[in-house]
Amino acid sequence: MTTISAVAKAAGVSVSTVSHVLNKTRYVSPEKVKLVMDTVEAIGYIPNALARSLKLSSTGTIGLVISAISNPYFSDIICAIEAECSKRGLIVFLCDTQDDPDRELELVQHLHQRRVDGIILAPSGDPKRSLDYLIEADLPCVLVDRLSDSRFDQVGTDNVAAIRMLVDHLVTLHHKRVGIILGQPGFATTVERMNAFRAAMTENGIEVPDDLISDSNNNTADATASTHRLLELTEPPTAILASNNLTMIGAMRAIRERGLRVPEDISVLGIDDFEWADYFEPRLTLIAQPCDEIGRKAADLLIERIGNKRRPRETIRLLPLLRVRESCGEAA
Amino acid sequence: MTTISAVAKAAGVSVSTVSHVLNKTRYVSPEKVKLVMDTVEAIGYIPNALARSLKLSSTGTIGLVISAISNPYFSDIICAIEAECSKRGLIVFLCDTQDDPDRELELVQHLHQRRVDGIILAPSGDPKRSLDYLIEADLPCVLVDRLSDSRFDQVGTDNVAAIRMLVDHLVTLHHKRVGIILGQPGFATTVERMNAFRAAMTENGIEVPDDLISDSNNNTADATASTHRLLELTEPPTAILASNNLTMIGAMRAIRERGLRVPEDISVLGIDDFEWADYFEPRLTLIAQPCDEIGRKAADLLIERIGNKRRPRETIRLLPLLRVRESCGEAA
DNA sequence: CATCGAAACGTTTGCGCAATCGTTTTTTCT
DNA sequence: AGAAAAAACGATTGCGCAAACGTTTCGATG
Repeated sequence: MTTISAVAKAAGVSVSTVSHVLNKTRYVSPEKVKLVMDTVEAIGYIPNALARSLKLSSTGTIGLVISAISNPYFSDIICAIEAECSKRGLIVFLCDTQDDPDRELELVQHLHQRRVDGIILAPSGDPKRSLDYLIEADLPCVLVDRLSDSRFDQVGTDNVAAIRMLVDHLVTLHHKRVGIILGQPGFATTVERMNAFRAAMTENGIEVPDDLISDSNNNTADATASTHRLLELTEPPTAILASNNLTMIGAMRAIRERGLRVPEDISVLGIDDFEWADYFEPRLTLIAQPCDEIGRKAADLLIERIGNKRRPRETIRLLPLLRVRESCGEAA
Repeated sequence: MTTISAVAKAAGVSVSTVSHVLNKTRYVSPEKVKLVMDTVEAIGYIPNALARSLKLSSTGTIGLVISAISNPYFSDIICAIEAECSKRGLIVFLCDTQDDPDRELELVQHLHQRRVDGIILAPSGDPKRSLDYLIEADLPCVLVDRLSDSRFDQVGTDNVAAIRMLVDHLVTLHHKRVGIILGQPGFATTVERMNAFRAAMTENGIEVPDDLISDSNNNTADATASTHRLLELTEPPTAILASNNLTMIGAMRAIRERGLRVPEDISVLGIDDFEWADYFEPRLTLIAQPCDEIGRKAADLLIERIGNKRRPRETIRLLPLLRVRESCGEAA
């Protein structure tokens, strides 16, 4: 592997001249600049970013720690973050915690060893140890999606607004018995959406019996079971609200298994838009989370914090969009 | 930031003892081991992986250069690669070329500067410069999805088999006029699938007129237009084969815009399975690519190659799965 | 034509670590 | 008891780089 001193020797100049030419950190005469550049080209020199980072104690890297990268919602966020970071000359370490708090802590520590400039974290269900570590290490960090700790910058969807949009839509269509299929246990989003649901229904003068609120669901299979349970009630709901994309898949499965038609027999709506939702039946009425903006804002905030560790914390709640399609009809 | 010599000083031992304790690279007496470990804990020492990598000239990182991470197909592959690498103690730099060859080259060079141990690349439409660079730099690399260069290890779907499965299915259902909506121009997969389609049809004694083969399509909008064109033919196809997930969305859009029913008015099938395909209408008959296995194999191969740069190249074609659902019916 | 200052470049250090080379202490064997 | 071998650890170097510090050269000025 060629080094800066190999270039210096070949060009007959000092290492500092080469360094300064490459980094444009001080004036060097045009002839020497050309000489150095030609030599770099000739011997195929590629700077060693490790040595550079060691010296500068800054790596130009950030860690992206996601609780489940297979989830399309996170894919969109990852995509936006990568794009934004790339634009700023940063490069991203991608890690998947699989929602395991132990793994999460390990990954955070690992990234710290690698001296990332900062971390964007979608916290697991029990992120306390990781978060404490990040604070302790004074490592710049912004939380996305599941906002649970005011010691950090945070970016996510305004879940209260999202649920309210859905409930308003339901109310407009005269639904009074609405079942909600909740997401994973422990997640801030799950709790937020449940509470927002209760609150929004109450605001509209509708009582929510406990049996219309499912248990939390770890996966689509759980969500299917939960949906079946709601549909078996003596007085079943006229509409089902799936609180994320996984639960929606699960709910649709249950509905299909029972041979129910949407929206004729039951209305369905939920959170997390799908790209194909316009072209397949039932055409789902969904909340589209602003993934792009979440990703961009998260990267922005992180870069700000890296630049100034003592700036005040920010929590940003972005407004989602309700895409009304056809899966939620008038209540019977 | 604490260093190894700070630990040494605090513990009253030499830096080499600390290093050897941490890396278990030579015998150290149990008392000193405990002393060192306690001190590490006490002062909160975190090894600097940059310095370590600089010394060892190996980083434990790989670059994952994908042409479009927003594509769910690639999401699945990314997920599998991350999982496999994580299992092996490697960490992944994720980059998106956005199918831009210039960007692709830049990213490859950037990763080289960062001294990644190797790269997994989903090549853009015109990857020559990047590939030449990788060869020149002697950087371990495996290609995924678009296999186009025998100088590298490669892993992808057996597209010939995939198309043959679809064509066999079509033939069984007596389709003779089948239109194909092709993917992006320049991609190896696009060419492979087109040729395989021609070959498989011919094998079945079916002639394929040129007007049933769409132009290549850069995005869903293009695919929609192409589908409209096929459907406007004086003798339109009885079935549409969408050669990937993007073109499928585009094709379904066109079909919906014309008010056609699937499969009653037209049959549809294609490549790239969707998680929700079982629960929405029309239930698409699709080829499921073995994304998991592709990701795992790619990581495997890369690790092998990193271990031994002179081992023979391998090209692995993995068999996909046909999921027969209901979108492809009997020909009229 | 000395002097001074700026222009242009070179020498060297230290970032944090692994590991080579070396030293000291203890044990073993005759 | 003395020598040799083994056990346990320490001093130092070099990985490749940025930049602080130092040196040389040369033109301008009084």
